[in-house]
Amino acid sequence: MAGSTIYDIAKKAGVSIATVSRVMNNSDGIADKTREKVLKVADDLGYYPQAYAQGLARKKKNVIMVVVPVLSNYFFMEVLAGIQDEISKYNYDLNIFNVQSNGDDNMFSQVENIIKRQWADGYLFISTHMDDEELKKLQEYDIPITLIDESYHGMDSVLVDNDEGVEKAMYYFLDNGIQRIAMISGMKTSKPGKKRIEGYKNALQEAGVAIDDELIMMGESTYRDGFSEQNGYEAMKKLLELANPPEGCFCTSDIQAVGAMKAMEEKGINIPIIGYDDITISNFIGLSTIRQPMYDMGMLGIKRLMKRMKNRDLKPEQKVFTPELILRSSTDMEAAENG
Amino acid sequence: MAGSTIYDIAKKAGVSIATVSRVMNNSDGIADKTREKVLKVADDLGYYPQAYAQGLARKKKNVIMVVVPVLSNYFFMEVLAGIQDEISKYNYDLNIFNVQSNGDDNMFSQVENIIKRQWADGYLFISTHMDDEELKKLQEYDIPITLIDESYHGMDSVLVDNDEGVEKAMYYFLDNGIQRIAMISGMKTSKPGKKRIEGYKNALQEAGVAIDDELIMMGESTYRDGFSEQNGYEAMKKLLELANPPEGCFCTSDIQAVGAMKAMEEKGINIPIIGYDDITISNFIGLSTIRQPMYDMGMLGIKRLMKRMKNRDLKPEQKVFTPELILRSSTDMEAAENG
DNA sequence: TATTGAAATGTAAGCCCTTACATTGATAGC
DNA sequence: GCTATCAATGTAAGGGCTTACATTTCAATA
Repeated sequence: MAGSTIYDIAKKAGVSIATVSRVMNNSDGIADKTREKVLKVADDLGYYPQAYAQGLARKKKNVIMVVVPVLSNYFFMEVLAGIQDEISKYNYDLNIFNVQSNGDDNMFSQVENIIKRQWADGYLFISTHMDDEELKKLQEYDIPITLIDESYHGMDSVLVDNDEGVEKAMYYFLDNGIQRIAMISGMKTSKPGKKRIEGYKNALQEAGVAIDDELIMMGESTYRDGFSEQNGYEAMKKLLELANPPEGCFCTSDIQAVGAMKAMEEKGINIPIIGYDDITISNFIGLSTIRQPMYDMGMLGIKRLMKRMKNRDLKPEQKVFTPELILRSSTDMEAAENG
Repeated sequence: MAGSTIYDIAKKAGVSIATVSRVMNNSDGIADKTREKVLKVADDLGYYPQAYAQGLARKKKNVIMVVVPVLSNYFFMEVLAGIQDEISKYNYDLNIFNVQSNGDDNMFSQVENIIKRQWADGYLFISTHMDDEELKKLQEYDIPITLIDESYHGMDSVLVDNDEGVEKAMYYFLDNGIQRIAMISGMKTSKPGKKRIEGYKNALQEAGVAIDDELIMMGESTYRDGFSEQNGYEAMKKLLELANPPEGCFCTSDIQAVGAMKAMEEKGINIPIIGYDDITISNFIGLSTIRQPMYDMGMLGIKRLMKRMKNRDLKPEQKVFTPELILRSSTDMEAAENG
């Protein structure tokens, strides 16, 4: 049933393979009768051109590949929703490729191999956090790439100003007279982890508040670089056991904040908390957060990539979104005081 | 830089293309010196075999394709985590293909095309909810397929006994003297939506409790077939405005339950609620739920598929997981009474 | 009726690999 | 020194498609 080729169709329809190919590709210059005859036979035999043969013959695959280190995470999921909705407007297939990030070096070589193997016509790299040297190498391949959640001059990038996000959270606390602010961070070895810790320290320094390293906390759980509910839960537990506990808490992800909130509830202590991302659920559990326009990032990523595929000579553009502080009940100060 | 072929390598290394191919494929019968020389040249020229050419020449792609209608949903995400972890043990690439489910018929033809185009060596269909006739057609293609979250005799399937899940939730309420049980459902047009409503009615009937249709509720929001926080929120709001509101509530997904819980909180009313799925977050917000072993389902799906790809003659197996009732604070009866 | 040109179709090379089979060259056994 | 053997390498035929170019067909024109 499956497995018939262009030759089978040609034979059965009494035409040449070129004609079959033309019919399948909707080229013109084919008599209506011929077209119908071929389509009929193709349908009967369940024929549809093989992707690999087609990709080889044209030098085009009609495929966009999204490359991500961690598939199952909320940030990615929401970005993906944007990608998905946008790409459906074009005649491209979407493939998602998951690079395993065990050992960073290893990951870059995976990325390089994907490119060398020429899986797709264009690539979207999401949160791969490659360093500049690596990105430069990628750039030299001279293929359509758009970066999401990271940036490199000379490549199209779509991202959020992370520092500003951290700052906004921190200043909210500071402006409300809270100076002893904890930070629940992902693994310090992860690139975004480091960046946000930097931002945290900078904000405090600017405000002239002393930095207390014991307030920069993370849980034991290293699953997904610490960006998990469990990690946030553990971190908050430790924070609340401190001799001098914090008066406010900033989390590097909403998902950690969810865990942290549970820890607070268990202890019956309630300090204002701000997350990061604004995943859909946050609105429903009253979590204040720094909103990243994840859906839009995905959407724009595809748009940019498509543009570049059309015109390879475009000047690379960096789209930097401004993160937004969204206040909900988790930073409700009176509630906190009563807590 | 990229774009060099086996011919370039052969020429530069002073060997035939067959030798290059053998080196790249690690075949034996190649002199060490030759191997090294070729590898050196390949590395210099940044060569790596093109996936499409390779796929065409062998008749094997070394690719597993996961086919899903909705990428960005929690259930899928967790299943995916299991898939991802398991597949990393094999030397296969993972591709995810997103079929748009606008108009059911359309979706099946997309699925058929994927298969005809021979993208992969094996396929995992997740929650595609095809009907038996369609599945039968797929079966006739005689290629390795494993179904996740649906079943068809004659195909490997991994799923959860849905009816039992619904029953467990219902009997928990009934056993605790709660008879007026609402159900927050996804869109009634969706296949799993229908099934769960049936289960709900059956359970009530068995227990001899009259069915009140106004207790089967869904929100206005049709995004993702109603499996969203917003939908649950709207549904619960309507339920609480009923002249005779429910004393307990069963949701067809945790994500809807999250929304429903918010609605309750806003109204200051607190009735016991049970969700469905047990997504990670549920544990942290105290949501009682029916656990589906999503991660395991993904893992097992890959395992089965791999087995079948090795041996095409295996008898198809159906793995039916038993769902489990997980009790957390959302069904805490005293709290509810006091609420 | 012969000629022309456009429309429809066919032929064959090429896309980049893999692999069966053929060839080469060296070593071992006599 | 000569043949049998085997390891190492090469040759060439695909795999299933696209597409430039060549050919055929046939209606329109002179």
